[in-house]
Amino acid sequence: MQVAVPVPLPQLFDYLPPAGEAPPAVGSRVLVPFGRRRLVGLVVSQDPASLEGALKPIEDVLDQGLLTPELVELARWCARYYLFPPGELVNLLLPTALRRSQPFRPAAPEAWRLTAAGLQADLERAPRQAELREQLLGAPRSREQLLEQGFRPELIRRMHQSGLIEASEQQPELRPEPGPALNDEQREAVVRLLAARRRFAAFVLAGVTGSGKTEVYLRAARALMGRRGQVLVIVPEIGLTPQLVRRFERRLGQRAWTYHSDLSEGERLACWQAARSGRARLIIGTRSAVFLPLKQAALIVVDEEHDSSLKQQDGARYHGRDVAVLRAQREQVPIVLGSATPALESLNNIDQGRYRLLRLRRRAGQAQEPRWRVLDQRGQTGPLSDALLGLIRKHLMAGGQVLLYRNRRGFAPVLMCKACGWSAECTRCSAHLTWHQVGERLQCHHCGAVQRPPRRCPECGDPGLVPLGAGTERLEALLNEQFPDTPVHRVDRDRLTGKHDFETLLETVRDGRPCILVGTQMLAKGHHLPGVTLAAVLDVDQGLFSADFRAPERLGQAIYQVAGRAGRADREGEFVLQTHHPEHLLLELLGRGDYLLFARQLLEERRAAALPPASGLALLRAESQQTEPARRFLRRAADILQGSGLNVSGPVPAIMTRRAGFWRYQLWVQSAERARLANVMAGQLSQLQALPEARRVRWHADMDPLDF
DNA sequence: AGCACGCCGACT
DNA sequence: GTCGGCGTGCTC
Repeated sequence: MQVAVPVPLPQLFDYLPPAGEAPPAVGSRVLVPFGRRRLVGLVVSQDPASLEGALKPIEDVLDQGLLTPELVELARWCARYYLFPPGELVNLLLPTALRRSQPFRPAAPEAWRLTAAGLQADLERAPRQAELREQLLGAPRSREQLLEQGFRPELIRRMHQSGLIEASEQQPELRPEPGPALNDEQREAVVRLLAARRRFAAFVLAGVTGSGKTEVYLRAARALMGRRGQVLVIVPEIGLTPQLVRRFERRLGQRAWTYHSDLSEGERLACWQAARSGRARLIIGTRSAVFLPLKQAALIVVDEEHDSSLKQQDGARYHGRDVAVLRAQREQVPIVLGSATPALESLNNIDQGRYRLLRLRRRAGQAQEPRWRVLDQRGQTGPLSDALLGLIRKHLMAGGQVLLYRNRRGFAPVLMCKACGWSAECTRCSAHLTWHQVGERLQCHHCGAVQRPPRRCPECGDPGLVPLGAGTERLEALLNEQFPDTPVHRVDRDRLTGKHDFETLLETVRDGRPCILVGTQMLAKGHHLPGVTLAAVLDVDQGLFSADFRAPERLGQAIYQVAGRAGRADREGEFVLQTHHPEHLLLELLGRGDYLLFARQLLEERRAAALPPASGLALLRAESQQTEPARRFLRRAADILQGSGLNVSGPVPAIMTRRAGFWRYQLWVQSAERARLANVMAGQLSQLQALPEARRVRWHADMDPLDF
């Protein structure tokens, strides 16, 4: 029988059933001998061994039939399509706690209630126990609630042992709160979602910021979850805010279980078990949650479906959104992909008739669309044009808040010698070092290297080293100079280290007093900032002229995200783009205020150029400390892949050619048909693995790559 | 990835 | 004379 073993090899391994026992079912967790080691693996098929020779028997069946064959099948499909080693199945399907060889620990009871003995017991000399009893008098309490109130697990255990309390099946029911009335568009969306009850259908919910997408999820979830059904919500890493979680919890009257990498091993296991048993009715997690076992799925939601953090960038390189769609298909439940700026992939799927489009064009409540304006930066000296400074002043005077988006940390992206043109570069990456005035250091944003700035130019000895361009740090300084009486808050990962800092800052900003926010991505994504009346994107131009064919799409998404921050309150907002190319066609399109219109244009261009999503693309990446090993490997790989009928180009250098001391090259492998591409590639992977050149490089394949 | 085997350099 | 460097090979 075939077992997935957690090693990075492109194959499964054959074993005999344990001595004298029947073969364990697919989805069983087993302990197998592997070389000199013993590893936890997953039974993936009961097929008789295809391999001749001496097979070893499975040493121990840790959990018989732990996972359903359907879930194992889905993960196998992913391994084949996304070209990752089948051994990764173990990591995808089992929480870390179950990757060790201990037996499966049944979940701790979720809720507790008082026993008759507990009710009568004399607890005068046990004040904490008495307090706990007090809590349980009316109704059962969840373990979590008790822990939150400061009762220690030990205390609970002791009271359980002495028979004062017992596990309660019944979860403490929260009363679902009613929501606001829906507008026509929202109601229409909900009706169409509900029509897909208990069968598969994929919807793209394209709703401008503030149009109430979440409200649509909530209504659909509430109606579809019924008595036993489970709702799975997938969010990008940053999307997992406590506000969102609490909102789902309140409105659905169900505890929201979260699943993400910040959880401890034990918490992840608890959520995994609750999902498997069906106790968890509402699960909100990052992409890894698409592989949670579910007793009875009812609905899957992917929020911010365009977000690139839904694609895993190492190990098993799968796309959380796309796997979620497959999962929905196999579970026979509807799925909603929500975004203000849907991915071109999703729009293409609408055109192909695979997904259905639900649109929310209007902002809910009184909020209005912001006015758009393109500011010509030509002939301006500083990073903030006079016109923009004027606008900022106007909005502050009117009592508004201002948000400036600049996706660059630090003071200046380049430190340059005035005399000879030398600039500070990273010794290990093909990138400039960023000048950080705070801490007076030069830093590489790609490998993290930090150094002191030289006093004089290392090339010509001139002392005139000048910072070029402006990052958030410099903007903050400039704004403080221009607006000395207004607080300026910088929002980037240098300033806000813990995410607690950020929450505190957001609280301060929400009091509504005039202020200026300058920041990176952190600032753009989905935070509710009702006081902002002016939002601006300062660095449009680099998105217009990039080597990455996805750059315009990303730019458009960033712009709409930022525009969405302006004018959420009942006053009219303004949105500004600063550019040296005001006449650029893309900006003109963006300025019409309809993202889908812009996206359609990009999609046409992709089709004309036979780029994804109009064609299938896989990358074969390789890196090595000298250029030759990587290139040599890729040349050999190109021969093999070409030989099997694929359209191959390269090796070409990656956009960031050198990173952390490694030279990076890649092969573009394309085919009009994604399925064929995946099939042929999967079939050739072990050939590539066997190449002697493969051993001298770090390499991997990436299906549907997002970065180049 | 791990883990072993194997064959060459500076050390108790 | 050994400890250990990482090249090479293998894992059902």
